[in-house]
Amino acid sequence: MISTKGRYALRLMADIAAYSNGEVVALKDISNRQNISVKYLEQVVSLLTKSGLLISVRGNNGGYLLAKEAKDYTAGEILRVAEGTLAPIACLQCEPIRCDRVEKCSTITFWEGYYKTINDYVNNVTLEDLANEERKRIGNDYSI
Amino acid sequence: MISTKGRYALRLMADIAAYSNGEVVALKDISNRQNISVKYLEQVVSLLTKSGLLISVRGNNGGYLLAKEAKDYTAGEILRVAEGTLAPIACLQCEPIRCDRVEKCSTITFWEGYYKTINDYVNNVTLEDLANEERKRIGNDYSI
DNA sequence: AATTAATTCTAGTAAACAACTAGGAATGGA
DNA sequence: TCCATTCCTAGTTGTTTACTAGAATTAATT
Repeated sequence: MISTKGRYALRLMADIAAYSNGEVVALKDISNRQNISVKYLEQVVSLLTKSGLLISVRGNNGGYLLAKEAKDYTAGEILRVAEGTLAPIACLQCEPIRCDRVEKCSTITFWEGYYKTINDYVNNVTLEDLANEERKRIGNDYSI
Repeated sequence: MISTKGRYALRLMADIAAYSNGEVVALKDISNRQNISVKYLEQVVSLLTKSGLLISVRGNNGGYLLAKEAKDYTAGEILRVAEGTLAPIACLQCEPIRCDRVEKCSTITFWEGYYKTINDYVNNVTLEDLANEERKRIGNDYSI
């Protein structure tokens, strides 16, 4: 299963994309809207700033900004940053756990197809899509 | 990531499908071919027998048999038995972790699509496909 | 200059899970 | 009766998850 890091990262990004109008968004506000503690959001957001997906502004009235337009992010790039990898097995990671016998493994082809299927899906959903869903639900409670 | 339970279950089933000719296959032989300990295979195989995917024969010369033809299994049904679920988030399981706010969650649609994508893939690979891959590699070492 | 509200950084922690191993009981053919 | 096999219950070690806690840094506002 996808961990809370990945799920929260997606909601955090969608929240900023939906509610920032070029202005910074503070974790406190995201926390209120998304029902996730500020302390835990700090951890998630730090992955996103370190990888350049978000820009942070420190000090009073600080917060976070998208580093590019919402339509230019994919769900895949956000999830990969938060989760580390979406590969179903260690052999297929970017930094693969080396396996002497890859070329002889009867299931590797299956797993490659599985990985490709997931990537095709997540790389074709944009942050704008998620932000639109988020805007639809303004005033509602939040979850997952 | 998919755990060893799911990965080994797939290899175990593919091994039986490839090497049984209507005869039982013992864990000892699967262990030798797949480089997985008999003790751990016992645990994996017990999930598969309990759910009816395999038939076990006890006693001397015992072992395991497919319960139906290889072409009638999908990778999906094997993985679901071994892994419990392939759902990316708890809300989408068969026995969902209830979430008061599902109808208000901005990412639920995304995750439903993700889940469907995976299911479409794994439900369209048969055990026969995997067994054919396994047969191709007879005499090689095994992995994953 | 002091206050205050924000981010940043480093730890710590309790519970669950992963990936096994171990021992022994039950089964049934030779 | 022997023995190879499955079956069942536990135990173990290490990792990961999902957090919380506390203190430091930053910078706008008063």
